[in-house]
Amino acid sequence: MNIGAAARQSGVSAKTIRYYESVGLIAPADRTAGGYRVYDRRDVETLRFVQRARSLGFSVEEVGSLLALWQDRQRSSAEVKALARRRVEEIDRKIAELTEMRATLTHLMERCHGDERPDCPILTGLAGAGKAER
Amino acid sequence: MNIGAAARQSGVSAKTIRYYESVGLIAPADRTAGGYRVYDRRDVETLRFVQRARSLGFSVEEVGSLLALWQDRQRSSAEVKALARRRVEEIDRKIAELTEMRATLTHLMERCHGDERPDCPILTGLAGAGKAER
DNA sequence: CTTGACCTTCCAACTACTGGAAGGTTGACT
DNA sequence: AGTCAACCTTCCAGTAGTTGGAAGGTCAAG
Repeated sequence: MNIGAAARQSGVSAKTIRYYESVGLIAPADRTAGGYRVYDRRDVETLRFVQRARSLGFSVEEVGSLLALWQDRQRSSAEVKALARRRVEEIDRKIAELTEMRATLTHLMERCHGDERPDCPILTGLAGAGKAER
Repeated sequence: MNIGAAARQSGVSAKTIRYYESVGLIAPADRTAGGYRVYDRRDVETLRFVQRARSLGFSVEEVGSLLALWQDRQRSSAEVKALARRRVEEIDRKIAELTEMRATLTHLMERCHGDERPDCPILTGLAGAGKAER
């Protein structure tokens, strides 16, 4: 199958498949006489694996490790679990950061009338860091 | 004061101040005879405002709007509040996304021994999307 | 043999910086 | 005056992960 079909079946765009190939995440595809890339069911499976790992927030480099681990029948599950654990920790950090941002923002918003008056504690809060002068 | 001092006082690196100037977020600084950029207390205040807005996750473009609103004594607080509200919604979306990622990942991890055995549900889960075969 | 869908490569843009090279300015100390 | 470090300048390139678009080649149907 051509790249377009592989894209449709894997959920990875053709552009992105070429990109993954160019950065070495996936092996270069075979080519037809005319130069078209050719994919089979296994390739689509790999692409799907990549797509899912990416959607879970693993970086392209981490997906590379995961892929190597996936294709290595000898690997220990400990390595994979460690990678996943690191990812979860990172997610927790991001969630904490976003939660704090959210709290600050809603705190500022609560004090803002949100009407025609120019007075706005959000702006003074941003200017003076919390001690919304008034 | 020079750019280095402004950087220290505002918490925005000299590199980043130049970048902000280059993309038009802040006005071009005055220069000394020797070509050095010169900043005063007001500039540092502006930089701090930018820094805080950025740390709350506003994009540089949004900070531009916020800055314009901040400097406009006529603006209505409604505009500012709308901007903040959009930001909170975005944060909520991101938190939801991360929370889902986290759940999927921990679900997969729970089933993984994490030892020397090659058997790893995390990988089969990534390969087959959830229905971790076995 | 033409048409249109699909494919190819390559270059550029996006976000928000950051690093580094090559070179100019300043101010203090000798 | 000379010199040195610390500072500043501009410009180019790279980061992550695509995406968009241009220019052109391939393929299958009609």
